[in-house]
Amino acid sequence: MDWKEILSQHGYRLSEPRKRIMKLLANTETALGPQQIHQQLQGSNKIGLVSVYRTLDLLLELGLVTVVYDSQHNPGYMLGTIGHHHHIVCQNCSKALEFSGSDDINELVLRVEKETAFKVRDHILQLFGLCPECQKTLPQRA
Amino acid sequence: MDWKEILSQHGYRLSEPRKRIMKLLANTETALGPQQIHQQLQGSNKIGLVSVYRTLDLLLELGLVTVVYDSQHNPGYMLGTIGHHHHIVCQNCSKALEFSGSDDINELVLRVEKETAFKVRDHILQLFGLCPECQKTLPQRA
DNA sequence: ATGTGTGCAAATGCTTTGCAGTGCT
DNA sequence: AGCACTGCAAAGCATTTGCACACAT
Repeated sequence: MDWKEILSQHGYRLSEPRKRIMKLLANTETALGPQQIHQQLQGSNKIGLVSVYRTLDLLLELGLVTVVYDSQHNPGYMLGTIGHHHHIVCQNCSKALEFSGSDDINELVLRVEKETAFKVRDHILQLFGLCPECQKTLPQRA
Repeated sequence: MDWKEILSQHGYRLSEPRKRIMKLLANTETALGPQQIHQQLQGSNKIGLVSVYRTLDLLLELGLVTVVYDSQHNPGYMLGTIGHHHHIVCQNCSKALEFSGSDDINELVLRVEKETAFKVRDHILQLFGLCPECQKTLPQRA
């Protein structure tokens, strides 16, 4: 089921701004903030910054979009795939990739539940580093 | 080495606002935002909101304080201990506890490096759930 | 035809900056 | 005494809200 169907199934309309924002996100491999999205979309016919905010809220609520933090921990938005995923973000060019990794932290979760007596129900996990391209480009460091 | 020594070693002074903010953080088991800190400190002699911002920036830079996200992913500040630590945060009362856990994700990091060809250098990891008290208080759910 | 969605303008709220006075060291 | 630090007021931005018009359905 693609995003257009999800929209209409929830009673929302398929408007021009929504189409253009989704298309932009689909073609971008870094997380974008509201301002950046707005700026990128100034080309043909203008789209209001307010609509960007409202559209992002909606897409987030529908789970079509995910929050991804850049290397300075500022939030941005990316297209999300179904299921629980995490992201690895390049500290140099901000390119982000998904990886599935819930299983790998199960052991950790169990240990922490034992240690702290908390009941774990959710988590944030994100990796940062250098993408293949930036590893080549940048000078080596420790 | 305690925080007062760290301050002076870096050429910073031990002022009243800094003392009071550190003391508040030391006595709080949830992450606090600038506004909340300012509000909590209105009792005796007043302290400016601006000083709260500047002090937090400084403490963060010196590594005396860490950013911890609440269950809605809003950032707050907590006293940090030395070394790499993570937090588990109660979704109900926001109480947060540290746990040491870098080792546990090494395996995950290796797998992702292999999968993505990224070089991993840092990460964000935070768990959310219910603290022992809130588990008792709240009605059970799935 | 109907009511959701958009764009504009204004309001709101958090954070930063400038500057003169205060108080650590 | 000297200079970092504070507090106030104002500036700066990002985000939200209200409202009349536009356009999906």
